[in-house]
Amino acid sequence: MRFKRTHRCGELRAKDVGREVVLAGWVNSNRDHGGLVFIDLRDREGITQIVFDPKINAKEHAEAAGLRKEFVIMARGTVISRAPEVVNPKIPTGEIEVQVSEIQLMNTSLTPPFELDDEIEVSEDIRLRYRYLDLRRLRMQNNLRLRHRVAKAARDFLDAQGFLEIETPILLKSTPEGARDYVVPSRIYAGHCFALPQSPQMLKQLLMVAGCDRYYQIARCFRDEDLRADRQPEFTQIDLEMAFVDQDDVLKLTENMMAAIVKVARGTELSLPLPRLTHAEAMEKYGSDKPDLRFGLELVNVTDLAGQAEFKVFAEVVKSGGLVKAIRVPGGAAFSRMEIDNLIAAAQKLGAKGMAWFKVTDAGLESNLTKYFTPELLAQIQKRLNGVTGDLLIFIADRPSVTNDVLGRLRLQLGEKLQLIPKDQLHFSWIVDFPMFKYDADKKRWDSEHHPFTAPHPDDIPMLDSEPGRVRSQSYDLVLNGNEIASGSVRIHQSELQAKIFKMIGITDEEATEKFGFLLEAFTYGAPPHAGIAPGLDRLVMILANEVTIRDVIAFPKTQRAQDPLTGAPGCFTAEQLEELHLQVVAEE
RNA sequence: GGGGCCGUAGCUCAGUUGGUUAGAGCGCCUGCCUGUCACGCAGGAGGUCGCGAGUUCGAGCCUCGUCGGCCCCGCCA
Repeated sequence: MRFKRTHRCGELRAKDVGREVVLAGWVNSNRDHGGLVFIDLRDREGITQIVFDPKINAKEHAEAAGLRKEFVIMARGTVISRAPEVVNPKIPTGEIEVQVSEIQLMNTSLTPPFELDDEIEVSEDIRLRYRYLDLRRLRMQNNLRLRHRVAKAARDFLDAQGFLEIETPILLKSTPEGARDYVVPSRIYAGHCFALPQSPQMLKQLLMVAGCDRYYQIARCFRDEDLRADRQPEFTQIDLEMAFVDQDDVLKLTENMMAAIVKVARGTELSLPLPRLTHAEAMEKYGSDKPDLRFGLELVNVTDLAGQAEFKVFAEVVKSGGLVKAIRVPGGAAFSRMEIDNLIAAAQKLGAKGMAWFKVTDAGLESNLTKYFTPELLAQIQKRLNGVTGDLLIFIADRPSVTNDVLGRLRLQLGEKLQLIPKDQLHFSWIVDFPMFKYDADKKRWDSEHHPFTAPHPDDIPMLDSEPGRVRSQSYDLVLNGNEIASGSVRIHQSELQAKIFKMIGITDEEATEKFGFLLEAFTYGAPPHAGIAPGLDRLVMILANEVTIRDVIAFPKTQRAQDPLTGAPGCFTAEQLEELHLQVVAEE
């Protein structure tokens, strides 16, 4: 290289006028006026206009005319101020430009398959196939930078709190339960495989037994399950674990870390402590264990009133132990018949049999169902829901789980439809006191709601045998704008209790010994009480970046079918590779 | 495994009831242009309408299948 870069393209200002500088970057655009040639030179830090004047340097001017988009050049020149009428207020460097005396073409470029400097949305498969071009775009550069700053804020915070960053293996042993594993066959041991970690859960618990006291890791996790906008086969957690703490300590620490992250990402202060809801409260008011609290539209239980109506649907649901809940939709009385029908169709698609509704008018509640209700009952329902003229009241009656789920999802759809969601707001909240177990109807046994190392709530231990469904666990989720962005728990640190929990969820002694005997054994050598949490970095950054998919905050993500269009992964193995790994491919039907 | 939306020029899209030669904007190429910054002006090139069958005198448009992308359900301790 003939030149040494002296400045970045976002750096020069009016105070630099007169300096001799060298810039390097990509040609963002070339405006050839026949006489003057203007090139916007772009690098990671911004754009600087460089200008070629034939009167000053005819040779460089002629060469500049041939520079195409995405050519890579270095340019030496002098910073000059622009006349007031040609200042570009849209860019930070707009008061100056660089009068070029010499350029060097470092590389040419084909015309990119899509425009990089445009706001046009480009289809995602093309972006992913040329991800190295996609990432040149300002939006993606900003996302990568934000991700870096969030990760650094987490590291700085945890370091200051006495945490050690410790790496754990990627090649692990498969454990039962949980998600499907990504698997790496062993060459040395025929028929044996490593599993990639779904999370470093057991390893961080071993680190607690090892006396590390406070551990964290920006940990890659792998789960071979179907993808979503917020789910990739490999994703990243800010995984942490602490010894000699209780749930409250973990919550407080995590809140402070989130405050540090928000400060760095948004420059705003997060008001602490964050609100806490019990799982039961969240289900009752929002029908979800990850409620979006940026808007109201709370669910209201009207089972007792519904049970008094002549309306068969309600009566039968109530009689069979079901749940009738309602949402007051402000202004919803203005919905057209078709809009209401669409709501009903949405409810049915979500699993409800139907949806009842009333419009609130000056004369009281109106709908085709009022004949089944006494005027007093209608008045009580309106009062319970605080219905005022112009509202629409919608009702779902079903098994409790269906009622909550459907109405919770309708709530989100209505929040969106009525534009009740302040998009730039960050609303964090804790969900605590999750149930310890969920009943698996297929396997006819209890299963862990969180994971099998989660400690039960001390008050509920006596109910473990008698009423497992009522046992709460010491687990907690952090929810941000309706997304689960962290999940954790106080762990069991006594092997007797751990063994009991395993037994309850159908893991036999043999299995327990075979699959994680090492952990149980470790607990017999002085395991300290410990607890932890693992915020999902991708989701957190996604929300902070106002993106709707984590793919936009991951440099090289996979498509929904878990492929990488850029590298072509996953690929076939050669016969030699397969043989070495003791593998045979069974042809698909 | 299931439901939905989409696939037309390099990109983003339009394309009427099935009817002659499939269009626009941007990009690209050529020429002109000394203050542009979404430069401008003139001209030009560029199409396996995802793919394969079928219906039809005739298919970008209808039917079936298939491939791919996205969203969702299941799944994700």
